[in-house]
Amino acid sequence: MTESSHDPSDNNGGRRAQLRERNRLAMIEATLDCVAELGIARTSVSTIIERAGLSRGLIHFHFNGKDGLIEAAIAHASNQYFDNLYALLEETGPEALPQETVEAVIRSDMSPSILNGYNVSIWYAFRGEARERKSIQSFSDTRDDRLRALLMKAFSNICRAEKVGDPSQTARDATHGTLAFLEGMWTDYLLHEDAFDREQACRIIFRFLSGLFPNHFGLNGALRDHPA
Amino acid sequence: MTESSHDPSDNNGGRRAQLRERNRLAMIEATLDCVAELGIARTSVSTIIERAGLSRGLIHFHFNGKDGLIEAAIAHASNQYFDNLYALLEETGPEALPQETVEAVIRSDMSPSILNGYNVSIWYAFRGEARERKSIQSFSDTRDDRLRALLMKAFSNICRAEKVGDPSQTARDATHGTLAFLEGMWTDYLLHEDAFDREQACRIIFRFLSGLFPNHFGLNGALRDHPA
DNA sequence: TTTTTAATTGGACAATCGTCCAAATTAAAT
DNA sequence: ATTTAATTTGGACGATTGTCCAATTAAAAA
Repeated sequence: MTESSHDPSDNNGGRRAQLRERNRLAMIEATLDCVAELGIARTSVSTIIERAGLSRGLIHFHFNGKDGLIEAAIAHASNQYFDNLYALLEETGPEALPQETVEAVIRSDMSPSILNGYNVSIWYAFRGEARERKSIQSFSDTRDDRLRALLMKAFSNICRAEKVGDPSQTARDATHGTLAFLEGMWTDYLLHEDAFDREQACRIIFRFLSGLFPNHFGLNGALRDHPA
Repeated sequence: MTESSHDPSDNNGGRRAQLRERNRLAMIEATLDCVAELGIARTSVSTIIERAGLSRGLIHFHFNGKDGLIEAAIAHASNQYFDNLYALLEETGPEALPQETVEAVIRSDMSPSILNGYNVSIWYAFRGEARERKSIQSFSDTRDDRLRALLMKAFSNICRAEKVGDPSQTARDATHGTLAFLEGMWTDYLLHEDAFDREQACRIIFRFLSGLFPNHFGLNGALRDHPA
């Protein structure tokens, strides 16, 4: 029994595993495409495998049925969202001030590579079904929780520097408000994609933050003169 | 030809028309119940008529099929939303200051009779499908437009009284920001119904508005000492 | 090359979907 | 009481749904 496992996750460099993973991904992406284009209600196994150009039975083999595939698709979309977000965040450098981190989060979440018709369609389609399906809700929550932790940490640092009464309460309000704003802007984009103005959206959020932390935020984003 | 029209919308007091309307409404409400409970994807003609306790064919007779029924259900939900909202707004009286109107809009939109699990489920379910169905989107837009007009008028008055640069731009930002906040709070409610705090939600929005119009808004809502 | 095993195919299958209509029911008109 | 017309019923219908599996293909091991 030197080298004879039955777990296909061995041999990960093998041609076999490569093809397997390629098809797996193709089906997930086909699912997301269908959801974005047709909505969840009109997305069927038939439409998915037709777009993927693969065979009906594969969805059972890889995902144990349609529900499993949809769950995998949500996980994929959720991970992609954060991969994109963190990639943009890293442009601010590792030694960024907390207010710069906040600005980066806001500008990233409003940037075309994250806030676009495809992502908005997918996200709202899944949210619409989230209430009934625990598996969907958990990924919706994950996105929310990670973003919240990121902001909470930054605002806590800001509160420590700025003179505010009840710092932990203020940090929570700032986090809650920023998240609500970002969510609301996504909805605004969903309803008025053509008229949406990314700059205006950012400016409005900074207006809120400059009211809370006048030493750390101006109308155009983070202020640098005040140390963390 | 004194009194023999074929339009059933005559005879509106007749027993016939009463029963007809009763069943029509029962089917619409059954549809909304199903959507709230099961989501759109799992809401079928069968589940609807079973809940309504009526017969399969009626949905074709009254609404020309499932799509027509769903459209009527959205219209009904949209109207109910505004009926509730306006009912709450009227409590402020007809001679309210603009900042009081804004406060009333915010508090109403966050009140249990409007922001609750049933309404949130329905609204997000329909929004999730809105992108693909024009008939759905139009009602989503309607709600948005009417709310926007209401706020825009109030903020324009406030801008006239308060000293701000570029009043029309500021009024638009305030309207846009308030709407985004309200939308975001609905999403927050959707994702964290148990932890949601209505008072906190209102306070955060007022914080935003007091930053914009310090003479008209405080952390607890509208200020009265400044005339319209 | 031959054997083994993993991956993929494509259709059969029962269940459910939404549509539609002929028949039954019931209120209103005669 | 009888006729007319509006409303409701409940099932037939073909289309489509998601699941599943026996057969096929192709990579890896022997």
